[in-house]
Amino acid sequence: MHDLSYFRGNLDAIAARLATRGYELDVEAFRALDAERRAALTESETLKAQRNTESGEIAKLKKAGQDTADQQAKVRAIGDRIAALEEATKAADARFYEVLAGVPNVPHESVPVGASADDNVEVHQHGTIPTFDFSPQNHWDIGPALGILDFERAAKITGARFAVYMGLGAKLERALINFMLDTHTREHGYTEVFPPVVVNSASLYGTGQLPKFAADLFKLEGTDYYLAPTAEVPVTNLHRDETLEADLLPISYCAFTSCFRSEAGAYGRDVRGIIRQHQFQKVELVKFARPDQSHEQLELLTSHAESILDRLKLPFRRVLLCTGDMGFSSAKTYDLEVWLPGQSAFKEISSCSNFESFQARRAAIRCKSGKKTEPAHTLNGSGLAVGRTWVAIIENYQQKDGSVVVPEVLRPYLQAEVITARGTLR
RNA sequence: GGAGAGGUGGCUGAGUGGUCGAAAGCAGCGGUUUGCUAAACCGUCGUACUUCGCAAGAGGUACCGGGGGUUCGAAUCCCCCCCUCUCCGCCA
Repeated sequence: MHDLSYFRGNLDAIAARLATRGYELDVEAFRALDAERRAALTESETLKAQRNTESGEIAKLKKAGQDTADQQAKVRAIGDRIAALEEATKAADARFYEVLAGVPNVPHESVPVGASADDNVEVHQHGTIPTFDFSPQNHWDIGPALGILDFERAAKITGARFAVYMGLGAKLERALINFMLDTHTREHGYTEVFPPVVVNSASLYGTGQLPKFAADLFKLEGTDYYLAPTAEVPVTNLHRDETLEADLLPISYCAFTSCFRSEAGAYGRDVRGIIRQHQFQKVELVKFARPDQSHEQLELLTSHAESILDRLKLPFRRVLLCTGDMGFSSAKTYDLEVWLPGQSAFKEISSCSNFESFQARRAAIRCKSGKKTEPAHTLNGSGLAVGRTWVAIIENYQQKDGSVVVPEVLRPYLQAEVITARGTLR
C-alpha cells in the first residue's frame, strides 16, 4: 500500500516508474476516483459535523427544561440525508482503495529497467560448476533409485505435487533445516521463531498476499484461516499494529516452517521432481529496519542466505531482478540461483526482498524515534528453500555409482558421509 | 464441548445515554530548578482520513475487540461474531 498523500503528490513520476514494471496506472482515472471519493467524504462529513453540533444544542436545551421536539425532527432529517449519502460515500471509498491496494510497489532507483527475467542482471557467481565423467542424473531419478524419495506413495496419500522423503532423504531434509537455523542464529544474529502455519486473512492482507493473490492460497473451509504460503506471513505479522523503538532496529528473525501453495497457474511447470510442490519446507529470514538502514540490511540478509550455499559448497549466482520481474510488494529483490547439473541450469533457491514501507503501511508496523513515528521497513528472504537445497545436494554431489556424497558441514547432522541405496533405511 | 468473567489510549485503569477522544497514575517527549548515578515542579503527549494554508499550524470526521441496530445523540442500551481469562470435560 502506498502512502496516499505522497502517491497523490507524485502521481506522474510514480506512474512512469510503475510502467517500467509493466503496470499501467491510469492517472486520469485515478485522479477522478480520488476527487469523487473526497467530494463524497467532504459532503457527508460536513453533515455529520452539523448533526453533532445540533445534537449538542438539544442536550443543552433539555438540561434547561425546554421542549426539543422541533430540533429533534430537524436533526433526524439531517440523519436521513447522511444515511442516503453514506452508501455512495462507502462505495466511492471502496472503489478507490481497491484500486490503490492493487498498485504494486515502486522499484528502488538501483533496480534495472527490464521487461522479463531475461533482463535481470547477474551480480556475481560463486563456486565452480562441477564436471562429471558420466551423464549427471536428475534428482527425480536419483532420489527414487536410492529409496529416499517417493512420488507414487505421496500421490496415494495426497495427490500430485507432493512427495515423501524416506530414510536418509528425510534425515537430509532435517539436517538442512537444523544447519540453516543454527548458522543464522549462532553466526548471523537472528532470533529463532516457530510460528503457526495457519494464518488469518488480516495477516495475509498485511503482507500483501490478499486481496490480489487469493487463488495461490489454500483456504481452510468454513473459516477465515489459510495455510501460510511462506513464513514471511506469520513472522512479519508478529509486529502488525505495533510501534517499534527505532533504537532496537534492525530486528532479525529466522523461522523454519512448511509452506503451502496451490500453484494455480503453474500447470505444466516443473512437473517432475520436488522443485515445485504444494507443500515445501523453508527457512525464512525476516528483518524489520529503519528506513535509513533497510537497503544495507538487504545486502546483509542476502549475504546470509548466500553463506549457506557457500558452506554447502554449492555453485550459485546472485541476480538483481529487473523492474519487470519483481514481486508485487517488493522495492528491490535479489534472487539466488543454485546450479542444478540435472538440468544444466541455475534455479532459484532464494528470493531476498526489501519491501521498504509497502508492507509496513498495510500492516501498521511503525518505528518511533523521539517524536517521529513513521512506517518501518520490512525485508525477507529464503535462507534457504530446503527442498531445493536438497535437490541441489543430490544433483551436485552425485557419484557415478548412483550414491551421493554428504557435504562436510552436514555430516555431524546426518551422521553419514555418503547416501547409498543400502544405507537409506537407517 | 459446558459454565462464568472480561475486552477502553504505549502500560495500569476510571467511565453504564449528552459538556467523553475519553479521568487518574506510570512510561515517553520538552523545559525549569536543585545537583549527582537521580528527585521535584511546569508543560506536552493516540491513529487514520480530510478541509484551509507556501509553511508553521488551525479546523472537521471516524475510531473505546469487529460488524449491525435503537436514538436528536452511543465507550455507555440491544443483536451477531471474534478474542482473552477462570472452572469443568476431553486430549497430543
